[in-house]
Amino acid sequence: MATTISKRRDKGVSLFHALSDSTRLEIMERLKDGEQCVCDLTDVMKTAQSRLSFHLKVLKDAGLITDRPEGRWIYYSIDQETLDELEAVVESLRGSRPRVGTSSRCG
Amino acid sequence: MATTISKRRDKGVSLFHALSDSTRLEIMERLKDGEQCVCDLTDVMKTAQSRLSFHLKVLKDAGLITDRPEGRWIYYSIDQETLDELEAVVESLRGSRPRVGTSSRCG
DNA sequence: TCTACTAATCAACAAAAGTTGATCACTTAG
DNA sequence: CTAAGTGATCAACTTTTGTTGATTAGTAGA
Repeated sequence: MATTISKRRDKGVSLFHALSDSTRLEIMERLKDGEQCVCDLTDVMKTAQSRLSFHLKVLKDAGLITDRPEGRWIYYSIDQETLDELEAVVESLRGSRPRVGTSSRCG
Repeated sequence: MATTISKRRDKGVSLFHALSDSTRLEIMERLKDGEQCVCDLTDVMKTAQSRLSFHLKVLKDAGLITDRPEGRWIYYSIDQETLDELEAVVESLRGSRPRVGTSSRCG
């Protein structure tokens, strides 16, 4: 059985992994002021459609973006709740009050 | 020449990449309440020393941790300033005020 | 000095991620 | 219906990451 700690860690890993790529970070930047359809992104980012589709899927699987089909287009936008989760994970990396050199078995 | 935007993006990519691994996230969790030497981590995480050393290097290269040699041990701890940078990058993913369906060339 | 211990580094391998071009499914316009 | 446009998916391939076991460098103690 997975612990709460390790589930939280897995969530963090999947969020960080999704953002650990230049193309995906650029997509996030382009979406942050509003939704965009894939063709807009393909145009402006000057990249292959299958490549963009791959990266959009990674972001979507991580929950960072959502899609909204409309006619023959699909509009992507940022999921604010997942961004909140991301912030919480980052915040959780801060120690409550750092201690120095305690309880080392070495030395 | 690289733009300010793309340099910021590269910084984000390197931070996110460093955190996109379960072992490395566990290291960060174990360091967040104070510094630890490699032998402590090896003991408690029950993993090969070379493997741990590899992951410590990734975190260190990203600036997330620093090392302090003392005698025959090396103590690692979290770099709080880099954590601040990480938080800033995450914050930068939030749009100032999201707009909907603007200026699409499609449709 | 010799030995034990800590931790980095290396080479060889394994696994995961990203790229490319093609194809497929679906929608809309003619 | 047919043709064109949008975007997902697939297979083959390349590149990047991560793992393992061995070696190396440095320190401390006998």
